[in-house]
Amino acid sequence: MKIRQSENSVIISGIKDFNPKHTFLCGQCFRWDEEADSSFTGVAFSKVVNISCKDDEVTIKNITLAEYESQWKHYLDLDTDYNYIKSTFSSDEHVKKAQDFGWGIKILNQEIFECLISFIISTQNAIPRIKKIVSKLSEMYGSKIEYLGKTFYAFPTLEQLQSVSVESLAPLKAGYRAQYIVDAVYKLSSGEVKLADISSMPYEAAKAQLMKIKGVGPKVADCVLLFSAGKKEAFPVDVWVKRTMQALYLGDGATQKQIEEFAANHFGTYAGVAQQYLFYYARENKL
DNA sequence: CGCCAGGGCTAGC
DNA sequence: GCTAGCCATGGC
Repeated sequence: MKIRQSENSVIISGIKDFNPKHTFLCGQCFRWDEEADSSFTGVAFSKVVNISCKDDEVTIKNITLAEYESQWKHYLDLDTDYNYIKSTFSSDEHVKKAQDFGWGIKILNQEIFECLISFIISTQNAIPRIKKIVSKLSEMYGSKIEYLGKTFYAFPTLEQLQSVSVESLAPLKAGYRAQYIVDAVYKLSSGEVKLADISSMPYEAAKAQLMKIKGVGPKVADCVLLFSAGKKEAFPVDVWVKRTMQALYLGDGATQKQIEEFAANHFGTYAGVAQQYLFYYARENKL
């Protein structure tokens, strides 16, 4: 990989296995939108950024080289060898087919507070509506950012959500999830749950910590661990993955717990990456 | 009207 | 430990 700065952009060449469309539309994040030119604009680290890709060259607009090194390289998981990860699934025909379809997916390392609240909102919900609610929450409580004449909002910090109540969240129309957001803010503010420790904790202990928050069960916890804490062994089982795993491997009766155990044994250390290929393939093809 | 969406909580075994 | 019924909201 070669990295250079050009005005307010960072350009990385020699990148293999990165496809912005598959990465940003595969369901792991809710704040990236595709532009007319097929680039993606999103907000993270309190900045509006535009990412485009041509052949093996990725352009990230509106960041400095220092910000790339300290934040975006890790955010985009560019320091991980996906060829090696894929090689660990090479004996599995189903994953092979799904990864050929969703090639270039990177498992993002998102900001954990945003990821937690977003996936609390995601429960029993549809992706377009999750995006709407997360966007509205940012507009109501997050900091305003101007970029190229347009207004964006950063995802609110814990401090900015300090005053939320079920009543104040009513405009979100998040339904029964509003009380879970309030509980998360309360437990994080009191220190009962500490997000700063999650990524350095062992998988099981980290999962138990997150599940102390109301509205965070095994699936939401796994999403947070996989998409913002670098736990690639996490294997979130939602309705799509459950159907897929039942159809391909385990049969109709398989429970969530059985699927999680099978995934850990069958896919191993990088089960979460296989999960994302399978989820994206199933959802895009309406299986 | 129905069913479904990146599930989780609670009550009752 | 497990399952059944319930939960807001909106799209189809």
